[in-house]
Amino acid sequence: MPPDVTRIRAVPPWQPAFGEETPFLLLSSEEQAALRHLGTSITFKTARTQIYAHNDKARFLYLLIDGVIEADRTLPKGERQIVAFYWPGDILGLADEGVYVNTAITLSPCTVYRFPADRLTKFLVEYPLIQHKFLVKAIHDLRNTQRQLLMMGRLSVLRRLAAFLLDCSAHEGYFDAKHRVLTLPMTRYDVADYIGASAEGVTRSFGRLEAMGMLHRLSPRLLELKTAELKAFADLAGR
Amino acid sequence: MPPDVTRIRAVPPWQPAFGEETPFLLLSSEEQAALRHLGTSITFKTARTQIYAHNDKARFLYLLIDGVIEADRTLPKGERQIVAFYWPGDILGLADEGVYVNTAITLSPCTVYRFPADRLTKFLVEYPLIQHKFLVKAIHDLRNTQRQLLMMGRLSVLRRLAAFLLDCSAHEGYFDAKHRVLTLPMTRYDVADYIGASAEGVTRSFGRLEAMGMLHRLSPRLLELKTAELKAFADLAGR
DNA sequence: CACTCGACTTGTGCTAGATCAACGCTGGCC
DNA sequence: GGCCAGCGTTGATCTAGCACAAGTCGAGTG
Repeated sequence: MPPDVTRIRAVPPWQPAFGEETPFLLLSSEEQAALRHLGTSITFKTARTQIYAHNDKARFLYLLIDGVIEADRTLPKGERQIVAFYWPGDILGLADEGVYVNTAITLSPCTVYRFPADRLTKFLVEYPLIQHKFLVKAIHDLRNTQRQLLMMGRLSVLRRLAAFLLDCSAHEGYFDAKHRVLTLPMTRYDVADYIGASAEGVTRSFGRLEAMGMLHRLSPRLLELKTAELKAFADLAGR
Repeated sequence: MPPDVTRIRAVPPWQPAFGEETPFLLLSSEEQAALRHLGTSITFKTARTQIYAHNDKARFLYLLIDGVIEADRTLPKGERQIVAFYWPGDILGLADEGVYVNTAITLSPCTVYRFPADRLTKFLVEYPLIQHKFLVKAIHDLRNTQRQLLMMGRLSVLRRLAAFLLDCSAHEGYFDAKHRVLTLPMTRYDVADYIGASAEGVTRSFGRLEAMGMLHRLSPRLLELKTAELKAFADLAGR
């Protein structure tokens, strides 16, 4: 049975890119079939597998079905910055000027749905409502990245980490809302390269947050979160 | 005579969002007319005029014709982060979940073209090729923001400033390529809030860059740039 | 079961850059 | 023409968080 390619996560329910009304567009069954027909399901069995690299020709667009993926950019001098983590339902592989602008690597075994870019482009022009969803998704990603920028520029490492953990806790399947336990799929180094800190700094910040009673480390990757306290501390005004 | 609303700056010539071929879409004259018909031209006579604010209902989308605009997000505790500067040809006012997510303020007298969001949404669905351009534009903005993120997370203030000046120098009308003279439309504080530094830090960095022979300050806002040297120093691997 | 390698933690300087505090300059305004 | 407010610069101080170094822990492997 093919994975459900109609569940593109963004702002559920779907919102218009501009304007106030909420059409809540849903794909018709023909549209669903057409879209599913366009791509193929692919599985990456191991973590740290590269899906595509910076400057590769962007021949595919990916929809992440299961697993977690990171996308990074690296400077000639070696500095790595993770620009996004992708969770199930996310789209990755958007290109600029025909090439990928970052490198995508799995952080766990992953299943993706892969669309040939040329066929997808044609498809989107034929189905403007679906294209609109892609537009909304892109805008939403843009907003998230701007928010990340705000955090990087103006928040301490401690608050950035708190905000990051809250972001992670928004993803079902990795956060057990009942027991408030978060399963981190990435290493300290990955977190560091995302929030713009050193790995040591991340560890120390975990320690400080724990000392402040805002979380409890069951194991390095298993965290019991006090979400309310973290939220008050990170203080990003309604995210 | 109405301003030219067909000159949406992004990646000229227009590229597909994914895939390799380059259709170089151009608006037909009917499309141009239809688009122009949709909006009205507005002029803001003074700098520091607010165009829209964070959390306002996103009723309009703007195309900047002339002038420079900044978009910022501010945290409850007062930290301001400028997430983008908009130059002539840029689109601003993309919304998420029906509201603006940042505040836009003019930095100089500005002329914009304003589109009612609801009508524009309908229009885009009717003209999928134009919508595609918007999608490409959004993706391009996303990339730029990710690049900014990379700089914030991994570069020194000095290199961030160098990279920022190079970005500014890409905008005709503010950079005299002949004499390599850049006219900065924003204050030290604005630059600081964009590159994630303090205003004093920005001044000091200007001083250091000048001492390194990478630029010459004709006046605080008038800079003679040694672009090649700056590029080598910022070193962002082909941007 | 020992070995290994990567993930994680902890300790110790050290510096980039923030913060605080003046102060000169300039351009709009009465 | 003088006043004032915001911009720009400079100096002194202080600290968050980086770099380096070393040690622990745990899971996969021969």
